Amino acid sequence: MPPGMTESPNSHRTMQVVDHVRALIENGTLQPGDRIPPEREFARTLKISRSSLRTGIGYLAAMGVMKIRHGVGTFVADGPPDLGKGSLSLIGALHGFQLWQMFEARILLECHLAALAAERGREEHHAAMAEEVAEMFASLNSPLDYLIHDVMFHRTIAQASGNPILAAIMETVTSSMYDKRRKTVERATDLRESAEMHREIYRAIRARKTGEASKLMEQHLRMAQAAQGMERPAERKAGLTRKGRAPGARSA
Amino acid sequence: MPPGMTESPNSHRTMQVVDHVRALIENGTLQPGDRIPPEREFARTLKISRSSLRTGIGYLAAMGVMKIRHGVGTFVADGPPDLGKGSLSLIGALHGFQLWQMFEARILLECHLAALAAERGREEHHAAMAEEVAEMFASLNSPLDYLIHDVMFHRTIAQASGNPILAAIMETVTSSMYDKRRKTVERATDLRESAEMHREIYRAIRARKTGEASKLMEQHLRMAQAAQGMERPAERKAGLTRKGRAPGARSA
DNA sequence: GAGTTAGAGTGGTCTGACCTCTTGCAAGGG
DNA sequence: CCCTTGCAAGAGGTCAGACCACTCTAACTC
Repeated sequence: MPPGMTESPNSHRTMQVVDHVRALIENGTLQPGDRIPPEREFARTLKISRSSLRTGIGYLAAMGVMKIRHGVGTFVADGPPDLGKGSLSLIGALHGFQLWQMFEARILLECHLAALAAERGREEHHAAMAEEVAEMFASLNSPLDYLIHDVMFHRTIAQASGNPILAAIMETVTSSMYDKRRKTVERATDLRESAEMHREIYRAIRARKTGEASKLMEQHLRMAQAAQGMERPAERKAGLTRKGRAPGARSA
Repeated sequence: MPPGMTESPNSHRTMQVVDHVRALIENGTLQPGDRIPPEREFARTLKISRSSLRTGIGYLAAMGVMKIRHGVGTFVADGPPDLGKGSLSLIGALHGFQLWQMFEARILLECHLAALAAERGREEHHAAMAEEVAEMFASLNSPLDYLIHDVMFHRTIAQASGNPILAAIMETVTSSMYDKRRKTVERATDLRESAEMHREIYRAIRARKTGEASKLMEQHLRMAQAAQGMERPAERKAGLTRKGRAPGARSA
């Protein structure tokens, strides 16, 4: 109502940058792995200050859309999708997420992922899984190495599922538990048993036995949960409910 | 140097801020809804420049941990957990997520959520669900209002599940489909049928029939998927365009 | 030829000034 | 008395330019 109103340059420079980049990505100009122009140049192009541009880029980097490398340049993320992997632990601390809730989510996701992998996995995935299982058996004396291949095995299953969204979600959940697992695995005494369970899961997936893959995965994860000494207090487990998509998992 | 852990204490002012806030949150000094000190003052406290402080805060805001209100202050997020709700669409565009994949994830999550809600839901949740169902029947002539209560109904189920992690994940997935749904619902002709399905789901949950709740939810979502005219295509193309990247680039 | 170093290019940080928005309060008008 | 109006304090947002830190390359030295 008062004078003012001189000009209306879209406020929120940050969002201006985000929207611009979003447009570049959606119209295909920017693809995973591509480098964006240097900050000074890009800022001049968008007619905003370098610091505002940096705010926007930082925002995108925080979301995992861009990857910044000091002294080299800024790139569009090219690895596996990343949904706030680093943030879940913070969010969790904020809202008081419990470990049993993490496992509940993880079990749901990974069991379904295993079933999907059994249904859709291709040769290359089977080969990658076999490779990781072999590495696990070869790392029985080196817990840290074992854990790495353990993670890779589960990640391969996620890839084999053919659903990158579910894979990204699983990655988010599991990565927030990684620190705890590193400590737990140190004093693990039954890596061989663990490795054999992985091998069985692999075999079920390769044989395209969706129900069995899912069931074995659940068994494996519940054991892992117990190993972390974190059973859910005063509650009996609720088995997974299999839906029509894949043949039933007669788990019980 | 291999991908060791975090970096030195002084490097990366951004992470310095993030870690400081993380500590404040984890030790309970900062709780949801709390306000953090003004930028100028906070920067002085941490002995860094205001711009660096702002970079760090922006990072936290992008992760959904903090909420910034221009002219008012910066607060710790207090609403429902938020895992990159806004970012999934960007990540999706980047990695070419398909709509059927979204639905696959959504169906998995919501069916399990419904089952959990049937198992653990309390009176208050049942009341809230009933309320939303009633509102849906009252909004049959107003698609936009209907959609709002539709979303609220599903959100209530997620709350009733007793697992905030799964609820947050569901929120992330569904929110990225919201825009499309707004357009779809406009020309919807069978809102009454939809409302009745919701009522049935509600009844199953209230009766603690886990299997039926899950089954009805799946039925409901598959119908929604069909309504968006997006059945899974025969096969997706697997053309991957890998270009040269910066030297020394590694992928995980 | 192998190792070292200087430079260019890129992101990271600092400073301090000014702009915009929100809010609360106080002065003025009904 | 109550409501409206307007201002000012305080918060975040933007800007500009200088300088620092890191990487990589290429020319230089031994």
